[in-house]
Amino acid sequence: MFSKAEKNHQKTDSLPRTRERILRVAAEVFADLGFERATVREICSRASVNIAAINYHFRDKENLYVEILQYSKALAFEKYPHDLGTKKEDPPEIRLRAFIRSLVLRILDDDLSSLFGRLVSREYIEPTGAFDMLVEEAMRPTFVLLSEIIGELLGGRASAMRVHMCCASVISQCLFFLYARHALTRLFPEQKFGRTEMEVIADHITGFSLSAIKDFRKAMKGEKK
Amino acid sequence: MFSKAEKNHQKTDSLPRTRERILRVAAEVFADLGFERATVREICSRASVNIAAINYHFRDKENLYVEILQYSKALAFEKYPHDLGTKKEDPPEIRLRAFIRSLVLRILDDDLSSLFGRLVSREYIEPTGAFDMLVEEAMRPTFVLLSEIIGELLGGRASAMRVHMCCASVISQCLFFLYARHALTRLFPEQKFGRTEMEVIADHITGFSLSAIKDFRKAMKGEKK
DNA sequence: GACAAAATAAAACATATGTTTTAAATAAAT
DNA sequence: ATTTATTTAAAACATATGTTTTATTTTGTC
Repeated sequence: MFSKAEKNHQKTDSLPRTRERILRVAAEVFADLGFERATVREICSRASVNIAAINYHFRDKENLYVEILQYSKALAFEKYPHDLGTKKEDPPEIRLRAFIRSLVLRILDDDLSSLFGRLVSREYIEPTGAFDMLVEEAMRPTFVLLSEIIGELLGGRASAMRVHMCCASVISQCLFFLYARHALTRLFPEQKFGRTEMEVIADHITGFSLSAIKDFRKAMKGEKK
Repeated sequence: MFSKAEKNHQKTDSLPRTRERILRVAAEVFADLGFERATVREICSRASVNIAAINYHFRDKENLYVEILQYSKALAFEKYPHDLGTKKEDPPEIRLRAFIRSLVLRILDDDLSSLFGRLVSREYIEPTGAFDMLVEEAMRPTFVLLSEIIGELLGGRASAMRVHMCCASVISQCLFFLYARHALTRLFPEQKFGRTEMEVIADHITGFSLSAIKDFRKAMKGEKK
């Protein structure tokens, strides 16, 4: 974990190196508390490391945060790539389903890769200096890919605006469970978000969206012919 | 503005009272920067008021924040009530459209009532002590009302889960433009969010959702008969 | 106009936080 | 084994921030 490990001289004994302990702990703390409320003292304390260690190994708090954000992004997309088990030649319905499943799992998955979702959800509302990187390296490619799929589903004569709005509808339904997770756990305390629920959610979003998109296509045919 | 004004003795000259100046300025600062990053010094400075004024008039920073949040909630729902110009007897399609329009406008409207949207968007991600109040007084009633409308649209035999998920789909599409507004302005810098665009958005969400919901209803009929 | 209450101002307080400095310990290299 | 570079530790620094205290001014009332 955390690629720069090889730069550090490896100790022979069992304890992981200071730099790595900081990364592991800081990722959790940033995800839990956000950049502002996460303090270097809290991180160092939890990692059993001296206060000065963050500045020594990562220059400053912000640099540590950026490194964690980039790492978690790579990890999340590695585990859940956009095309999750589909080929370019597959029909757009199949690719849409894969896109939605991938996005939902990438965001809600409960192991390490959920770091990305929790960190990004804060960036959406309170962007830091790393936000532009996220926009260009994560959000724009996602949007472009979805536009292609939905463009195919709508057929050639659909306006760019229609494609655009349908993309927003699909993505919004997926991100909702990230954005509104605190509200949802308070509104429906009994509701769980395990693996089964994620699949149900992905199925619903796919069905809901395909119905709407195909209806738009039908309506266009009706008025043009 | 800011109802407690009558409690204070009104000055005869032109300058608004200190308490009111703080409320006006603090609302903007909290909406712009969030609770953490908004400092009492910044607020007092912008309001041309002494540092101690916030503690004198509002006890502490948090109490000031809660007062602003509640005020902005009342203002937003007063201007855009859920049933926005419809009656209980209207057909569910009409009531759904009104619900969506109302939610979109309440969130994106550009005057004072946009305060509510900007404040709430932060609460979603980083809940403060006022979050439970928001859940019970704003979110749950919203969800219940939408459930009734969608329950009618789906027909009596729809499962509670189906209704539930369709509610999530509708609400998520509306909140998206709040949640993702920073991302959207960076992805599509030319895109504006004026009054016309809001109406287009509301129309799209209504059409998209009605298509999907009616398709679900049709599918149920097909399998039950 | 005198007096009491309320509001404002200035300064100090107490604490939290990111960072730097300086010294000690540890590992690597010669 | 000695030396050098790297890492860790302890303390101090510098600053920002919410709050309180104390004094002064303003306002309302008799």
